[in-house]
Amino acid sequence: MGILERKEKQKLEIRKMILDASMKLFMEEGFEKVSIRKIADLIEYSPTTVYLYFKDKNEILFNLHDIGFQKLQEVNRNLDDIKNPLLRLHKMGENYLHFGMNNPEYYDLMFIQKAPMEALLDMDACEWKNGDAAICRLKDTLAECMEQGYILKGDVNVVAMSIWGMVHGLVSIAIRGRFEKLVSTEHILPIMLQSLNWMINTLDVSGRNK
Amino acid sequence: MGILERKEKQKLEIRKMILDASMKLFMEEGFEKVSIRKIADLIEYSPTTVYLYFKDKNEILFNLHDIGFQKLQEVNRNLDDIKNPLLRLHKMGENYLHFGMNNPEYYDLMFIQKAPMEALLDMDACEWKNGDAAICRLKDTLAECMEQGYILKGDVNVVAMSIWGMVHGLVSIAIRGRFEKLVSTEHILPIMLQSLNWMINTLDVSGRNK
DNA sequence: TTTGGATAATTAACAGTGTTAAGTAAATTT
DNA sequence: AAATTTACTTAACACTGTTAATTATCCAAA
Repeated sequence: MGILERKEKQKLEIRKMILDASMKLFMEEGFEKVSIRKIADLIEYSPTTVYLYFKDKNEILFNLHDIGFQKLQEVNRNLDDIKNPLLRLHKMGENYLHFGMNNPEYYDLMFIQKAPMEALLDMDACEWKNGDAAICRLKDTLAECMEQGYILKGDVNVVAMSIWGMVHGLVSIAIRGRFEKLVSTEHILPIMLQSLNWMINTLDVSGRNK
Repeated sequence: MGILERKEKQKLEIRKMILDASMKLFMEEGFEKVSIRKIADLIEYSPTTVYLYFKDKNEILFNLHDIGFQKLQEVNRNLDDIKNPLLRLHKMGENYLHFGMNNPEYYDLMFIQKAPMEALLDMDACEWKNGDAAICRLKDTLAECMEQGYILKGDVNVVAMSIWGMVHGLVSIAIRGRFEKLVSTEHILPIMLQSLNWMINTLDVSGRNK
């Protein structure tokens, strides 16, 4: 059935067109300016056509949120050749902070906006694959740190939440404009990196009792 | 001029009516459902009347954000009789986590939504009084901790950002639905409290080298 | 007391939003 | 060639924040 095949390809093509248009709007005008009508304008279809390919706007935003996670993973490729787990943890944190500050729109969608999570609820899949995978990578590194005596042994889940909490907290304070009122703009990223630095040093027990 | 006085009182009264109606909607239907038209319906005025008392919606949300900070300060009154600064720091963190989880709508407005900060930009006042005051209270306690040897001496600003970052991170992860997909609902608050606990223990150097 | 001016509140409208029901055009199957 | 399915569009609903123009109300001076 070559015809059905071609038809499905066409369907996927339009789906891609919609996502590309969404991403274009998203990058150029920011998350808030992405609307079904503007997407439709860009792909030169009527607004209702979009609904033939996506359940609702949340589903589109969920797909953009996916792309964000891909970008973050790309950034994290520089971790592969870091053998020392504590150093890797530090670099992982730095990557996270830089990613958030350099891609505030994506970060917003990945970790702040409710829309993508609501899409997840509507889909049958009751797991957040992307988030879960990211946390797992953090936990693995933490477990290594504990094994090798860099960090006091303890509940990996708890420590992971503390660290993710901290870096996420810093980024979301910054991109939601709470930082500008307390620190001058050029000092924001430096103080975030210093905070991470302090955290890693406080964690590190490898130099104690020597 | 008793008439002018009465007029101004009336103005303030309607202002209060608008804020009360906003708060009612805010509490009962959530932040997203607060609209100028619904506020107008509640106070039985036309929607445009609202604009005679507030510049725009952001300004209304800014006032609600203010109320949130008052509530947080009320919660924090149980800190007054805690002499030990590290214990006070711990309790302060617990208060913060509980406040966020118990008042997600207020928390959202205080620390996540952009609207109140945009209102602040439009107002001449270029400082975030509420946020600044809250951070100062944290910094003071941290300084005390350092003086009394509970925490290693260092840049108070950096440590404050780390800790605020962590608790804010945890709360915002939770109320923006990123936690539910990773941990079962009943374990969310406990793991947050454990994370804080771990943080405080990691900070505490008072038991070392004795 | 009547008139003029300031003040307060309203109506109507603009320009948008997500979403759905109903109708039309095109392609495919019978 | 006719019937049916698929793809897409038009029109509409029910909202949103916000502004310009208009009407109603109140108060002070003539």
